[in-house]
Amino acid sequence: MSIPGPDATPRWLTDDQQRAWRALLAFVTRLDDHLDRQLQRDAGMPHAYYQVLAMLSEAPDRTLRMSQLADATTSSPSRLSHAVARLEEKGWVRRDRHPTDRRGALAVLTDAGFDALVAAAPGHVAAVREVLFDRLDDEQVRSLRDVFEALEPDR
Amino acid sequence: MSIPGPDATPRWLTDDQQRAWRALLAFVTRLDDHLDRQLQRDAGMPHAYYQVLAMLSEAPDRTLRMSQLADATTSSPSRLSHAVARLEEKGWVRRDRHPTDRRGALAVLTDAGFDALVAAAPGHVAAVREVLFDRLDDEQVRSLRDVFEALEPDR
DNA sequence: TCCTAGTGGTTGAACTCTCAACAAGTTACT
DNA sequence: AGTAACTTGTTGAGAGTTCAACCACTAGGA
Repeated sequence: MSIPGPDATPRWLTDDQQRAWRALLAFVTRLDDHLDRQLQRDAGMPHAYYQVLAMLSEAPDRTLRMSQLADATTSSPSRLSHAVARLEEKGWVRRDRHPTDRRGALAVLTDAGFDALVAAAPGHVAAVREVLFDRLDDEQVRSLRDVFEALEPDR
Repeated sequence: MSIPGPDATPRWLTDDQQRAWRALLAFVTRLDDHLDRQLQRDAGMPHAYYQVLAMLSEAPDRTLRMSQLADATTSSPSRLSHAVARLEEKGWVRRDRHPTDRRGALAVLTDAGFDALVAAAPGHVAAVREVLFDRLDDEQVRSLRDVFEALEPDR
């Protein structure tokens, strides 16, 4: 796209914003590809599914309500529902009924699911380091943390 | 995942890294969703296809070899091939043969494709601002630029 | 020239995700 | 109690992406 004049109708991006945007975009694409490929190859699951297992593993009783799990993994209800269905087939997650709210469903990490997560974790962490943290010094990591924590959604 | 002891086999993440990682992950998921949804709704194309049109629009003669276009959009050959096939159906991109290397294919942005891009751009830029730049001050944008430019792949 | 290795690009099947529609249950109001 | 509005979660079809296999062409030697 050619850049419109300074008073063009849509507010465009400043030079810094433009550069930040392009670099960010290229990075996140590579990031997604890298993580998905590594996990799919070495652990038989996409990154989104790994996140589901990881969040469940941290929850009390390794159990979370679907809506909370969706929130924790930043995923839509539909996406999560499909994901849990798939993870159930693999025997890594089980669905229970919510004890009081009968609309609700609880996702529970099985022992097999926990084992799969433990097996997948080292390779995944290595991939994260490789693509991100091994290329940044401490100050850059702090900047990154500050910026993205500032971008966390208003609750 | 519970965090293993300081000398556990896989090098884990420091606290800052952990926080940066979680915040970044949540953000990029929301980012992708937000951009895809806006473009799909308002312009009938996913974000990846917008990027294809955008890169072509900046190229000489609005033409790029498939491999270069794949590189510019950080996409795999396969992804790009499917994408261009779809954009061709819409009449937004055309494929030409490469003049000298007969393996090569050239992707050319059509006038209709350019118009579609121009129509889509303001809404897209607004979405980018909304989810990112409107929430950051100038210094944060500079940090962002510095960090992600540092992460650009070694050529 | 011939042959091998490498490059550029496409294809189809399998898988994930989105969107819209839906079912079931809960809440709030009258 | 009755009912309208909202919440929770699922489903199926359509669309995009991945992976592996493949074809066509080029390059670099014997």
